[in-house]
Amino acid sequence: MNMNRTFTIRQLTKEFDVTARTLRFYEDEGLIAPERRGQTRIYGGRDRARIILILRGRRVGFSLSEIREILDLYDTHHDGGVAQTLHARKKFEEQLHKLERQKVDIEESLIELKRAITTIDDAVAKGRLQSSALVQHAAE
Amino acid sequence: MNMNRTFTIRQLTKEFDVTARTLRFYEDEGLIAPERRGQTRIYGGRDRARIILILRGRRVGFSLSEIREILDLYDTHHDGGVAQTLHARKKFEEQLHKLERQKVDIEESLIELKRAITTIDDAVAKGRLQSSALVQHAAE
DNA sequence: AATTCGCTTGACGTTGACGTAAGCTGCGAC
DNA sequence: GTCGCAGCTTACGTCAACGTCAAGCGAATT
Repeated sequence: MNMNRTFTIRQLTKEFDVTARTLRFYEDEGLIAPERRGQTRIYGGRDRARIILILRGRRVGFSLSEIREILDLYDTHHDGGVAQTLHARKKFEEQLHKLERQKVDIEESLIELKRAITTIDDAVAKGRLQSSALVQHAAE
Repeated sequence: MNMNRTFTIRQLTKEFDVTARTLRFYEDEGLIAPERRGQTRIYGGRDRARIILILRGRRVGFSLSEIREILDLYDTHHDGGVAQTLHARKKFEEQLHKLERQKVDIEESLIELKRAITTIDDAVAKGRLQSSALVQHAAE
């Protein structure tokens, strides 16, 4: 697509709901590397793609150093040597297993939460809660 | 089951691979409340169950205050009043949605990781990597 | 020309989740 | 008795991930 579009820092902060401070921090940490027009940062499609990965990584609980590792892997397993590539493969698998573990955790949590909710709903259905209370709650 | 079994702090640190400091910290934060025999903490089945929830919450990226909230909900929707119970239901649903979003994130990440790995494997299959390198890697 | 606006670079502050070190208390083994 | 654990408390230290000023620059508006 339009991989050579560019973005200002403000556009990206609004699109992804992060502060400018955060994006500059990620740059300091070497996670992204926008170009400059004079002094102003000018983000490319590649930067944007990396930000998406960073934020998703954050949401699933990865630390920034873990995220940096993954981003580096995407970079180096193309242009790196043989050893680099095989090392990357190993690291990718590690991340894979970690995420699968997390997926199990989440599914267990989901089951428990659903059970808790139906427990409450059953109590409601059995009339242990007056309708007046329900109405009051619905109107909040 | 044997819900009235008791545990020492050491047993739990080994079972769950956390430090004693961590368990005491969780107690300070009001997440668990072991009894005392003299000065020594003596954990019950309820505490153990809570620790399991705490650690799972941690792994899926919840903060301790979020975890505390959930634990409190499990407590209060039983013995609390009507308003408490309905409030609990709402909170449970919020957690539910958050986790479902996370599950989507994880599944997307899994797809990308698998794609990255097969990309590497394809390169290997096409002979771009010498077998000597493969052997060397396998022997590490 | 002066103000405003958006962006910039330091540099120090903050919060969460513990780590760590010091010093105390039983308590079973020797 | 005393040695060595295991556990306890108190309190300061640390690290990550930003937040929050402070002070300045460049272009555009008034």
